[in-house]
Order: sequence, then structure tokens, then C-alpha cells
Amino acid sequence: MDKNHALDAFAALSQSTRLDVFRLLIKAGDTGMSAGDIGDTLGVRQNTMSANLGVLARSGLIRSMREGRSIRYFADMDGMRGLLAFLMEDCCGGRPELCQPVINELACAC
Amino acid sequence: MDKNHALDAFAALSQSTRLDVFRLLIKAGDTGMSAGDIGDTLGVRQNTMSANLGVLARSGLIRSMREGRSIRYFADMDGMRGLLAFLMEDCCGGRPELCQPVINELACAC
DNA sequence: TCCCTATATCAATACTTCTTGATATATGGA
DNA sequence: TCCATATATCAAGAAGTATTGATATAGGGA
Repeated sequence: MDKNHALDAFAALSQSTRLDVFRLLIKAGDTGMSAGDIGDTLGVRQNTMSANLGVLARSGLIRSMREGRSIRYFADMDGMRGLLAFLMEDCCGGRPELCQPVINELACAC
Repeated sequence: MDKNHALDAFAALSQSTRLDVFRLLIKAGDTGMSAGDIGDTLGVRQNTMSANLGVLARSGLIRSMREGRSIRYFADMDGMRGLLAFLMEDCCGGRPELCQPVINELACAC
């Protein structure tokens, strides 16, 4: 995770619809949701949703998998963890080993 | 932490200088840094830095304390933790008790 | 009080981003 | 092949944001 990547990720999360999408996908967990279902759930038009999903995907916070005619999206926990690690780098007086394990656990692989 | 607060925080972190400032303050830990020192370290003009510090402070990611003529800024770990908690709310199939303790530990009170 | 240092605010310009209607691409079924 | 569904792309107008020069406020020292 480099700085530009982190900036893209934070920009992705700083818009209302995209924040809703990410949190929805966090809740959906490994099941994920199709683009259409996400749009229906949040009441967002098709092309707007597509654009916003594209922004989130390019930022590394979500990933997608084609499934027939639909595309299923998932929260990308590796991306999320990488973002946190970047943000917290060198925290705690340059002793990141104190925080890093905590960050690593935040994978929600629960 | 409500949604608008979270949006403000992510918007704050989605700008290059502000991301630098926050990471610098994460490194600085409890010591913090004065506004002037932050500006000097990052090579940013006085009024630009003041505006950016204001954005970060209003978003709840940093806090400040006047110290004579200077103002010392600190990363606000409670704000950071609240943001993560909001983002990860209802993760892991609606069993947040699995993640919340991890998030709570991420206070970098190390 | 007067001045110096440290930080904040203001107004304007430049820049970026969001949304939308229209349209294109991709997949599956008949 | 032809059509229907699902998603993506494009161009343009609207809205929001960053930076800057100038200026204001706040605190400390003489």
C-alpha cells in the first residue's frame, strides 16, 4: 500500500453512496452482493452505482467476480488491512510491532 | 460516530497534505507537534497548513491544545477507533462482538 | 502599550468530482 | 441469430474543494 493508493481508498470512502456500499459489503461478508442488488438496496441508479463501484474497486477496498450476467462484489479485507497498516505505520513511537498484530487481526476473518 | 462524521473523517484523510499530517501525528504519539513544526516538516505554507489542520480537527481525527503562542496537535485515537468501529459495524455476519475487541485494542495506547 | 511571533480567517480563482441521459458491451436463452 | 438482462462508459453541466495573498486575532515580552 503506497500513499497514492491510500489516498484513493480514503477518497472512495468519503462519498455517501460509496461509504454505504462498503458497509453493506462488510455486513454481507463472504456472501457478497451483486451490483444490481446493491443498487436496489440503496436506491441508487444503475449508472451511478456502476461508477461508484468502479471507484471502490480501483481503490482496492472491494473486489468483484462475474457470475453469469451479474457481477458479485465483496469487501476486500486485505485491502482494508493494508490501508490501516499504512495509516498506523510507525505508530507508538516507532515500535509498530506493538500495533501491527492488532491490525492484522482486524481481517474480520471471524 | 454517525455517518456524516465518518464522511468528514474520510474526506479529511483523502488529501495528500492532511494524510501526511495525520501520519506524522501518529508517529509523534503523545508528544504531538506544534502547527508550525508540522508545516516546516512537510514544507507547507502557513495558511494552507492552518486550513488543513482545521479540516482534520473538525473531523475528529486530531485535537489541539494551546501552549503559549503555539498550538500543539495530537492524533486523536478515540476518533480513529470510533471511525473504524463505524466502518466495521455489523461485520462478520452481524456478530460484531468478534471484531469490536480488536478494534478497541487499536487505540495505540502502547 | 507596542511589537513580535504563532495561528486563523477571508475572498477569489483554479481544480476536481458527482450525477445524469444516452449509449455501449457482455452474457444467457430461445 | 435475435432479444432481454446486467453492467460499464461517455460527455457535459453542476457542485464541491484546495490554494493563495492579504489580513485578522491571540499571546508573550519589553
